Amino acid sequence: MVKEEFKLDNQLCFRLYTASRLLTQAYHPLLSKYGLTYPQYLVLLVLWEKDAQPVNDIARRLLLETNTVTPLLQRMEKEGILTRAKGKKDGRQMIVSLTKEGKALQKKLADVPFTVGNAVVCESVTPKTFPDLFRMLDDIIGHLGGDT
Amino acid sequence: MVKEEFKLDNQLCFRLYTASRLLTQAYHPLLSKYGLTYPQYLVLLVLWEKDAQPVNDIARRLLLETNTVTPLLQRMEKEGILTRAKGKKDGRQMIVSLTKEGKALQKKLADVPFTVGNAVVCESVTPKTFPDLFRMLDDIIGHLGGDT
DNA sequence: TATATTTGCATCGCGAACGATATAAACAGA
DNA sequence: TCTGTTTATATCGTTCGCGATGCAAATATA
Repeated sequence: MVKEEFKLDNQLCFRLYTASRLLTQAYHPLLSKYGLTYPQYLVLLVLWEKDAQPVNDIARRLLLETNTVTPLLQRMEKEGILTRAKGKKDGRQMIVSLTKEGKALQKKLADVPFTVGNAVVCESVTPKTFPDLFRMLDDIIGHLGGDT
Repeated sequence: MVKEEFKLDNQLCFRLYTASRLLTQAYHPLLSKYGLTYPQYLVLLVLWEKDAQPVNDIARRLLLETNTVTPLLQRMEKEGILTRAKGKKDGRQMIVSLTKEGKALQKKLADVPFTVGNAVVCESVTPKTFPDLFRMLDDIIGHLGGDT
């Protein structure tokens, strides 16, 4: 018999990994309709909150490396969702701004949060228990260096 | 102002996605020492529990598609961690078995669950609250088709 | 038995993630 | 000012993750 700590059913990381994948898959049909991927949707969330940000700020907000975000932004630029322009103040920065089309996606995707929100609600995960789950996930993220 | 449901800080999926990535990163230094990735470690967990399984069973256990698992197993085969052999009962199946080296990794990685377990413990995530977190994640996974 | 369908696995293509490295702009100190 | 360092971004290579597709073995049906 394998030791308890090696059993798949006792792994927190496997649960997070699987839950993340499955929930991301729930977004897929809603986003692919507009040629978007889930990470691209995250970039839109960031830019809808605050337009015209340098690559670095977007990457930090998403806790991703710039070498992940740069190609992602390049693809979105090619799709006409955003523009990338050299910073005037600081020539090293690339300022990322939404195009008209990128802004318009907000209305087209208006139902996405609700659709996915409804899909995820189940026995022990409800609006009532969301704060508990959020707190635990935020603690994990903060603890593993997500706040640096 | 952007609507509440579009704020990054209100997204469950982004939290799961980030927590999953960061926790997986915590495994990285421990696994790369032996040339392993986290998904490869998951395959080992499955095979340590039950050796000599067809590709399909491994994929189902990890809730992954076979087109994800097959190349992963091929890489592990090339590393000498496991073998893949056509099934005798059913010629379509590929039976995946651990090599001596694959079995030996269990002892070499004995400290991994504890190291990562200690790393993740924080304010609201402790052995005491693990069951709550596990239940919520399992509900999400089961609800999103993870049991099919 | 001949044919159609299903099943198990593999291949291909693309978009993430990320470590390692490169490049140019900004900055700091002599 | 010249030079070394830091900072912001980009490029490259490898490994997932998965949709789409292909193929061969097994199974069902006529």
